Amino acid sequence: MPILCTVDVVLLTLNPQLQVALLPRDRAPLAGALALPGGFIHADEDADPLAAAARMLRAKTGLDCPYLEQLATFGGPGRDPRGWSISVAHVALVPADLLARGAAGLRWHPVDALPALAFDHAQIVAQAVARVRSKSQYSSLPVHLCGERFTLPQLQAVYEALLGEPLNKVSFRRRIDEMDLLEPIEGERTGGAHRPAQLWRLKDRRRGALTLTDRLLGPAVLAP
Amino acid sequence: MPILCTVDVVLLTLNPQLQVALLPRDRAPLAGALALPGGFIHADEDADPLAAAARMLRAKTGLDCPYLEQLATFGGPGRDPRGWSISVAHVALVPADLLARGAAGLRWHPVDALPALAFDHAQIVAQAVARVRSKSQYSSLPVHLCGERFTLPQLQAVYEALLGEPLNKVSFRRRIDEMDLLEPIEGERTGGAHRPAQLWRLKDRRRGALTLTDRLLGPAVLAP
DNA sequence: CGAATAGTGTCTCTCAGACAATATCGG
DNA sequence: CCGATATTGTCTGAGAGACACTATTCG
Repeated sequence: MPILCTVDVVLLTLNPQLQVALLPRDRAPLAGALALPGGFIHADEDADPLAAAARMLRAKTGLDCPYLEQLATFGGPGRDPRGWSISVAHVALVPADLLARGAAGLRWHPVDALPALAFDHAQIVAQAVARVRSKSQYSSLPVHLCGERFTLPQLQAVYEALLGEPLNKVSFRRRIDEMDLLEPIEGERTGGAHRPAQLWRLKDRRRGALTLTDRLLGPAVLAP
Repeated sequence: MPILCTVDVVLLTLNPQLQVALLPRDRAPLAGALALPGGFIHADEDADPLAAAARMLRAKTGLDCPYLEQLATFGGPGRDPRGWSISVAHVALVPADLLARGAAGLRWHPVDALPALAFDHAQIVAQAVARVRSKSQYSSLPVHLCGERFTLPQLQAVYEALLGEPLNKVSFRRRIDEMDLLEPIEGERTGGAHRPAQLWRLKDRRRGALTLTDRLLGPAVLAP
């Protein structure tokens, strides 16, 4: 009996709390149970586990992975009733404003109040959330939960939602500035009955990889 | 054709530089080539990937995993000539003074001057080293490269070897003290033609998990 | 006592966070 | 002008790192 090889994706958004995308399973085993988007690796079309996860994300959610990284691999004899199985779990982040399109059938649930999940998916979600919160302390990861353009107060609110505590405005701006991460969008500003905020976007050079700070933004959190 | 499921272990020690344990392959494919200790997951005896890695470590090196954690999973159609394969890679740390026993057939190589390796193992080693160096900045991970008992100057030298730069003695001791990680071994001290150093050991409570600092020990390094 | 290494006290300079002043919008 | 939010300047206290002093061993 060969080992079953799957990938799963913990797709997260912030709206306004951290939420995870779940899908009711449409077949046995555990038909109807809520589960992460995922499925078997296809040896004939996937170049690696990340590509398999991107394919899964596209197929099940219609989204073209904005941010996608490998999380960890879960395996064992009991997690799937069909036999010894492996799941290469991934984390994906999507800005809330992209959710309008393509979200057919997805059910979003706050990560702090999850229903029962199929297999060991609750554990996978927990580890994904811990990873995201941990990386939020020292990297630019949260920008991938903002849209293409955003203001600094918006970005700070995203960091605060992930870290679970208010941040000092001056320090936060110093950090972001030190990262040399953003560039202002000239002329564009947000409206409202008050002073509008400057809009920013990621510098081209920063699109691919995360940028790290050399000082933490918040208190230490358990790293996965 | 099912996907091949394997685990590999990047076993590292410090002696006095960071070195990785390699084994010449004893069978096809790539018989004779240097490779990481690893092998197929056995669905009938392994409880999960970590247990498979521990079994592999015991079988191929005789060591009972002192520190072992999952690193990442590598997979694709080309990395093993036998077909689409998955390797759940792990990192293990062992104090240099445990190497006397059980190291039959292991070849130790400095990680900064590796020979050609089989499969994609060079990439796996590189990622493992990056992970270890990154975690050395903000956690107690390096204590697992020391023996059961050690002095603070020894521990500082281990951190410095991993981080690649000298650390401030006063700050280093402040950090270690804040972590509430160690307890002195009363009465025992190291000898020499000079003042002997206090011996320390991990507090029981700290055996299992890593302890984190809330400030970094060195400058930021790329996190895996 | 001198050499060598271990351990500690202290000073300074940097920087994180608090506070507050200024800027810019709509009404 | 007023209310509201954005942005920036300044001050202060905590702490990291530099430096140097004390401690302890052997010869």
